[in-house]
Amino acid sequence: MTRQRTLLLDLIKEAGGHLDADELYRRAREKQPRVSLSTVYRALHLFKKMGLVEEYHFDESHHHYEATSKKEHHHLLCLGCGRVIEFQSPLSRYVTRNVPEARDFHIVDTELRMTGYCSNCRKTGQ
Amino acid sequence: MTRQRTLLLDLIKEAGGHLDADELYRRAREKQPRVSLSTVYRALHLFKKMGLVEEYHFDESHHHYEATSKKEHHHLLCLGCGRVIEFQSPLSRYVTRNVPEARDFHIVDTELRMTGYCSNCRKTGQ
DNA sequence: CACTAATTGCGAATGGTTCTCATTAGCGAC
DNA sequence: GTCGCTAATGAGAACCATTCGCAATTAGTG
Ligand SMILES: [Mn+2]
Ligand SMILES: [Mn+2]
Ligand SMILES: [Zn+2]
Ligand SMILES: [Zn+2]
Repeated sequence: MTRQRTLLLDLIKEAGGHLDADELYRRAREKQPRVSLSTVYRALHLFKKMGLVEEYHFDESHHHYEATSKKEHHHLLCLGCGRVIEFQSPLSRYVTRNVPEARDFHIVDTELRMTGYCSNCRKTGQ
Repeated sequence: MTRQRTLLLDLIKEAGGHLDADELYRRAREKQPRVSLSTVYRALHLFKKMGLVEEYHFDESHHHYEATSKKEHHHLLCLGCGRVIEFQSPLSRYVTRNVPEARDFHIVDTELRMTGYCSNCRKTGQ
């Protein structure tokens, strides 16, 4: 455990939300101005492999990361305002129980991403 | 409708599976050697906007495309052999019915991606 | 055919991520 | 504490999928 990794993990945890690598890099430099972007990416890989952090693929060209939480959760992405709405749902259980093709598949990770328009954006005409 | 677009759409349809842009480009050049990669990308955007083609984000750095099919389907990705297993499941209905946060959200697209190990890979020790 | 707007091919640019390599920091054994 | 070894870091270059800019070509219309 290095100074840099400690800082980065703390920042991810306290952020709560969905950080991308560049935002994490920006926040890290405020505390340790010499930290490098390479270190950020290397730490993210490491944390992911250790199961401390999860990587999400939203509809953008970069990834998002968040600290692993205890319960399975998924995301609704609003195409209008860009808001990310989280919800919990035992989808992996639903699928293993109801989908024949998934019955003898050992599931490691489940990622559900739904895009559309939130209630706000629907009211104000998208 | 240009010569290039006709060819590209035909290739996507006859491929059946999950093409990436480069594979589509390679196949297109066999029929029309002067077609350019830009045209491939431009056509894919167009087809996506027209609803003829769907874009998938698997765990790789590039995207995959397939002709839009009538019924909602999702993917299991084997981390062992790379196989992509498709399955049908009315997940968007399940979510809109069971998830309060999704109730007043207008869903445009649903993408479920599960990774793990297929039965084959589990037998042969991953 | 001729005209016009849309599309193409090509190469260069972009942006997120990964790599290389010289320097530095962590850490167990003294 | 200091030494020695290994792993991690910073800086920049490289990478690769995708996008852009622009001049040349084409589709579609009259
Ligand atoms: Mn989340
Ligand atoms: Mn499919
Ligand atoms: Zn919204
Ligand atoms: Zn497999």
